[in-house]
Amino acid sequence: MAEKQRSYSISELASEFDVTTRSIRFYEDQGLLHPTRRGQTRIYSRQDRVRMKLILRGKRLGFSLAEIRDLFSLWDETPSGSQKQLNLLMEIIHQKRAELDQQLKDIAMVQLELDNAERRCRDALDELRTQKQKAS
Amino acid sequence: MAEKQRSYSISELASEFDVTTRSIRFYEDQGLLHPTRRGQTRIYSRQDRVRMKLILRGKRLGFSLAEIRDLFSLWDETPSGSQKQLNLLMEIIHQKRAELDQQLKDIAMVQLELDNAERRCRDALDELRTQKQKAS
DNA sequence: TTTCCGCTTTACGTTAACGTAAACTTCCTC
DNA sequence: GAGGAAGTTTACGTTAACGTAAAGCGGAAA
Repeated sequence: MAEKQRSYSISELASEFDVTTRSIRFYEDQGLLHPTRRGQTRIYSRQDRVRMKLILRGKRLGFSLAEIRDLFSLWDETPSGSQKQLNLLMEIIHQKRAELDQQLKDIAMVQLELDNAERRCRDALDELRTQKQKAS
Repeated sequence: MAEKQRSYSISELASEFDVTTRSIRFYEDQGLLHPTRRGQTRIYSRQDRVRMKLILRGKRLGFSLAEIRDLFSLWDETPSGSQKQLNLLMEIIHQKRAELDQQLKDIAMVQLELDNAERRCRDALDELRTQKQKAS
């Protein structure tokens, strides 16, 4: 059962996710990615690719790279710390969950406002059409 | 029927929303707020207060101040433009709605990951407790 | 061999969203 | 009328997240 260890070059990842290579190297600099090397050249694994997805997802939610890095250590740190550490982790998890809940509420509100704006916009368009009708 | 036109000072708003006065003046600079003046001093209306809420909500969703300003003009521009303008507005509205939908998906994914992390964390805590039990 | 392509490092530049400090008015109050 | 509290303008500083340019390395193709 040979593992199909597909790997990626930096420009492959860049074009797939539509970011620059500069960004990808920057993420590594910030401790978000840890590609291996063949000589000087960076080699990205499937795991790194998954990381990229997660990074971009975090960014779309307005998280900073530092926060995303913290979430990563939450994620892959096999929880083997002291009880104090573990409780701290639980704390952070609940904190993040609260942020997401707030965002859900915010999104709902903005959606309502968009509904409203769209309705008024549609009304204005209808108004224009009926005026055109009268003119003909 | 005297309108109860409550007004606010800059520091009142600042403490209520837990931002600095510098930020509030900056938002004005960027065209997000338009307080009236008594002499030099800024006077904020209830409408301005509502604006503040919307600004912070937008920020929590990761919008830039420029985007928020655009949403504002979407919002209070009585849709009285040309048909071309109105169609453009509809376009922008749908664009923003798509962004929000994407965020909803992203939030759902991150929530799953948090669930996962919390479970592993809880398991590790249980593990610690049972070990303590054995030791006693 | 040269030349080009993709990758690398190094390093300075840029934008957004404020922070922070200085110097000044206004109004109250002691 | 001296001081303090709260407001103002002006302006330079700061951080995050890259952009951009310069200079160099290694392989392959002409």
